[in-house]
Amino acid sequence: MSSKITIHDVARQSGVSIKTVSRVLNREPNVKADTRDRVQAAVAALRYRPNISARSLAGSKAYLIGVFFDNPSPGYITDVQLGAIARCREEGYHLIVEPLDSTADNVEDQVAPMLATLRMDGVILTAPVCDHPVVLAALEREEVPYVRISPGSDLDRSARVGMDDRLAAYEMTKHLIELGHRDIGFIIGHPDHGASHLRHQGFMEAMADSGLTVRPERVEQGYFSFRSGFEAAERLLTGGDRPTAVFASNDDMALGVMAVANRLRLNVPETLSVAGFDDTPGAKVVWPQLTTVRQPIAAMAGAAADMLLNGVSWGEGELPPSKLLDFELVVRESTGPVAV
Amino acid sequence: MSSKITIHDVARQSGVSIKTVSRVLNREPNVKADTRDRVQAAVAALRYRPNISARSLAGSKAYLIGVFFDNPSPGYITDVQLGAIARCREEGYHLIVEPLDSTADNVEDQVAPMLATLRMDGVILTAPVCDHPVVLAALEREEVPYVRISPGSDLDRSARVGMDDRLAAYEMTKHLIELGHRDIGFIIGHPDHGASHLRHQGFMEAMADSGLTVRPERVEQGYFSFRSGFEAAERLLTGGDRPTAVFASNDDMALGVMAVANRLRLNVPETLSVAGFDDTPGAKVVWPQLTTVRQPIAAMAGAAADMLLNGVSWGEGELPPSKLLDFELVVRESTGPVAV
DNA sequence: ATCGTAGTTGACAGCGCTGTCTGATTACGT
DNA sequence: ACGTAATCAGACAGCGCTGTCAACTACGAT
Repeated sequence: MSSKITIHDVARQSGVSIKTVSRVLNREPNVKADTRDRVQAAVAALRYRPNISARSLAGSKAYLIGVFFDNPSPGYITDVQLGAIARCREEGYHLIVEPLDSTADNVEDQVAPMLATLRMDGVILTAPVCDHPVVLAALEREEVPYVRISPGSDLDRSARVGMDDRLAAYEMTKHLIELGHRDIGFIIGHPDHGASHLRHQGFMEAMADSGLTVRPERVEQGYFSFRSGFEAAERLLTGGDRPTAVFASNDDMALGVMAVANRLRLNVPETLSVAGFDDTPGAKVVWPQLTTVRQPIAAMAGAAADMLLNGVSWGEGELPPSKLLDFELVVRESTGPVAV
Repeated sequence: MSSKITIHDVARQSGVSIKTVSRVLNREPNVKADTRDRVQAAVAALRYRPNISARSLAGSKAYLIGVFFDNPSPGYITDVQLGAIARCREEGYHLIVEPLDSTADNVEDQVAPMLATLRMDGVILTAPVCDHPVVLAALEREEVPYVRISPGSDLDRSARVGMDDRLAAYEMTKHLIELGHRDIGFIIGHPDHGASHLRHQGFMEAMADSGLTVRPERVEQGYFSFRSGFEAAERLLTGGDRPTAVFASNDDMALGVMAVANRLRLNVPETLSVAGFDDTPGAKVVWPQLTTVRQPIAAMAGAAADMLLNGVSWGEGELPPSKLLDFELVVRESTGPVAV
């Protein structure tokens, strides 16, 4: 029944017009402190909550932020949602989640109707949809602001948040080198994720900077999945000639490497060091626990939401805003000194 | 710009009134086939999409389904979202996700404003919020229909979907008994989750039905987290006297058990069998892979969405609808015959 | 031809807000 | 005292739809 309370009730109760109530609600200027207090008291007394549909129909805001993703790592997408919600709720915004099938050929049909009906105030995109040209084009056509998290291509096309994937991979590689490793295997991430390339690049540069050469057969293509990591590790680790460490581009694949090591009775980290990337919950769930890179996922999503809520925009000829957050090397038990 | 197209444009283009367009859109009866076709052609030609705010302001539907959760296992909540979305999208509905902090003392303030502003058509609740009295009361007061997934208490208070947790635990226990285990440890799940009790119960009944007694020190309290499973397993497995198998009430805890076994150099499954529950992605990510129970999480969420979309309701004195879906015992490598 | 009935369509009034514009009040300089 | 500008408040018109109700059509039964 409290559902029936409208702005008119509040106006009557506080003896002002509905417009003034609206002003107070929206923190508009030019309301006397005294009037504002009366209205706020009435709002509290009646437990009035503005109807979001009416607001967005009449005004220019929908109070809705979208999160688009595809085939996510569950831990990743949950963190994104939590991080975004935290900011949105303060401002009375809500989160619409929309999984997309970005490999389907009807991506346009998945996105366009949704944008037109919902008229969201902004959208947060995660990989791989943040690099999907059709999605970006649809967003732009419908003039819906969006922020990409860790995009891989076309970096200056929109606002974005992320971290320095290249540097993080560089530092992880350096960590392994400092432990004495000279022969390190690397598993590349999914080719559709922009970060994959950057992490690979960081690895290669760290090796080169240390005067180490990377044999081509030490680099395997993976797809960010446990299975792909497992299979890559099988290729990397069977046969007498194997690296002393493997750096996988994400934790799921690193877990696959650990499984193969277990199966081959290679002790981690004594015989083989394993490093991952992301610090997913799974990283702490293996024994030994995984050395990895912590991505501030929730913080990145929060920053993205922030940009959207504050009306991200940039001038003609200017670069769109971008924000890089700090990562953290998390050294646990899966990496150790190379056996002598 | 396609954003500007309204129902009036469609009406003009097809030479009918906006009301008739509305009828076609909502599949209302009593529209001549010929007229319907003309309207549909115009809709397609103009790429018209009804504005959801206007619809919900004018009508009784909001085209919004909520998902409330707290402190979720990421895999679980992602599955719920995916399962619910799949059904919602067919009907033009969207998903609002709202994480709740059910341990805070302002639960009412988290829920009530949201319900009043959004006026969702229905809400899907997962554990533990599905058993939170304040949340349920708020939903009922605001007259928002809701369906609970695997509630633990007050079963006939609302529509619900779930699976037979008791039976699943019963069968898993029987599986262990058939492998020759007589001395089985059990780790109870989080006390706030209704399923915890049922799984515990199924375990106890299976043991009793097989004429086996359960020593009190073989049953440990856990909280569904890896850490709690780890700690419970330490108590269960250190000291000379230990069970030959451990059945944990969920996979995360089972993973904790595996980690302890690894650390204690107990071979799984030769020396110790480990069973989990849920079949989370993590179950396949350990070596050996976990024997567990597959919950049809996405299907349960889909069924819940279905009920909401079809207007779940029940008569006075009738029991609310409930739907139990089938589980599946997934026997992998972490359970084996007891050592002789 | 008349009536009844079901089928089909449209006019119109809101839903609960915000944006715009106009009017009333106050503050302050001369 | 008055004028002018700033400040504050309200009237009112929609936003784009759906619900209600009235009207009109077609057609078989009387």
